[in-house]
Amino acid sequence: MECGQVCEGCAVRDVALCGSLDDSGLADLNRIGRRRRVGCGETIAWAGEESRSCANILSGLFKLSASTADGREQTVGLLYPADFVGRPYAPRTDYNVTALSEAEICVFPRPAFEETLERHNELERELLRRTLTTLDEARGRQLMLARQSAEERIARFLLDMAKKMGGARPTPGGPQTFDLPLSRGAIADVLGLTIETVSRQMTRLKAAGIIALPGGRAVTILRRADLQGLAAET
Amino acid sequence: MECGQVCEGCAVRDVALCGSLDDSGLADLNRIGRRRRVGCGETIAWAGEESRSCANILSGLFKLSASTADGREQTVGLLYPADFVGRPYAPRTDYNVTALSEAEICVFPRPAFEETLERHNELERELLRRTLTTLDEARGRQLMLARQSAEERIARFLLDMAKKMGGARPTPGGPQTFDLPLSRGAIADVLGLTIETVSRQMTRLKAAGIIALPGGRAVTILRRADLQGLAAET
DNA sequence: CGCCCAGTTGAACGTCCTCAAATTGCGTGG
DNA sequence: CCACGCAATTTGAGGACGTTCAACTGGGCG
Repeated sequence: MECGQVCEGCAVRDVALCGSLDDSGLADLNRIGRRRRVGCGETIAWAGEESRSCANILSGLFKLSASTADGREQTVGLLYPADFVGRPYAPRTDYNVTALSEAEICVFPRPAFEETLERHNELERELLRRTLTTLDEARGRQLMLARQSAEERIARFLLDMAKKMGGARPTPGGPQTFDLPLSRGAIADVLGLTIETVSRQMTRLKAAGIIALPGGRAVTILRRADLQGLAAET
Repeated sequence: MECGQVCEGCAVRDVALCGSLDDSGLADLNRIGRRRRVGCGETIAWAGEESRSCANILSGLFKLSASTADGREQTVGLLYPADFVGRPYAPRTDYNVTALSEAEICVFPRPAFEETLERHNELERELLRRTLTTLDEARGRQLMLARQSAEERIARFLLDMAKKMGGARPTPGGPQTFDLPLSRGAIADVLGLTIETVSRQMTRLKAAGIIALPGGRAVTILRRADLQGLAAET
């Protein structure tokens, strides 16, 4: 038993940040980490509060959101299993972290995590790599939010989700069906639109025969090429 | 002479990334870095191209921009003296880097810079810290681009610029005058608006007696409190 | 002196938002 | 099993904000 009870049977052991560590490093992390279940809708960190802990996501989906003083809200990032959450090296967080589904996370107290970061160079390097990638994503979303139409945003979002979710695909290249892990409201928050606009655009895509909406949160991509045409980006 | 000809008399020696290094580390960086003048409007990195080098900005202002296939453009970050530019650990850049003024930079070949990063842990840690801060900024801009009105964006932008630029301030707390280092077009690119909207909003602020526009790119903030009221954010 | 470019101003339009109502989906309890 | 109630979603009508297109202004420089 090389890595103790927390890492034991961890679903994201190799793909998460920890994947960069050798056994001794893993033992270090294992010492300070502990698993926690998070209920759907539960917020695990609040903007403006002290940055008390960091975590790896084991399962479930989270949103990272910011809001204006008068309550307008924007999701500035989605977090999937194996993603890292938290803000090392800063006393406070600027964003809320909220579960969009039932979830499980592996939590580390921030000071202890920072010490581990300092002790294990490979962990720090991996965090740097991930942060740079996340920064690229955040910048890509700036382009979307500033310059793309509602139709383009929805098309891109559906394609992104299709990739993330996998889902049923009877014949390769054929129609793909999957469940959106977000409500219409959550989608609107991500895309910088309103619920109504999201709904209308989905309806339009359905009317155009590009997608089908079999019910619930399910989506079927019928004509992927057309959807990609609408999403046309960089 | 502890750090050779490049770092010699470097204006940002202590505030840039390099500030984290001791003399031996600095000697390492000095070996691979070289200074370069950049003309106003010159683009030093192109989206989609190979990520060949990284750099520290010694003087001048740069924009980091992304664009859609059909030419809509968005500035996703502004880079000031002492800021780091480049994308270590990735084969290509996703963004253009363009000088908005005459500038000078200290360039490192990317592979050599990455090696230095690996050899000097403190450099890597400082880059991580900076990247995390930049990520926070990028997320803040997402909120702005998605949810703030043109008026709010302009107000916030003017306040941010006033802080960055310093500028003349006859009496403490009194009116502050400074030159915007960006054209109206560049401002529009940053704020996700059009030139016309930027111009109209500036005119409105002037008409309201909140700012004055003494000519050229100069701006005077007459009633800071009111401007802050309009900018109301997180 | 006149050109040229940045900036300003004006008018019309379109996209997306707001507010409101109708509809659907789903869990609960009768 | 069906009725009910709540929440999520869809649909509709109207309006606001920012864009688009176009004309005009002013300052710098040949």
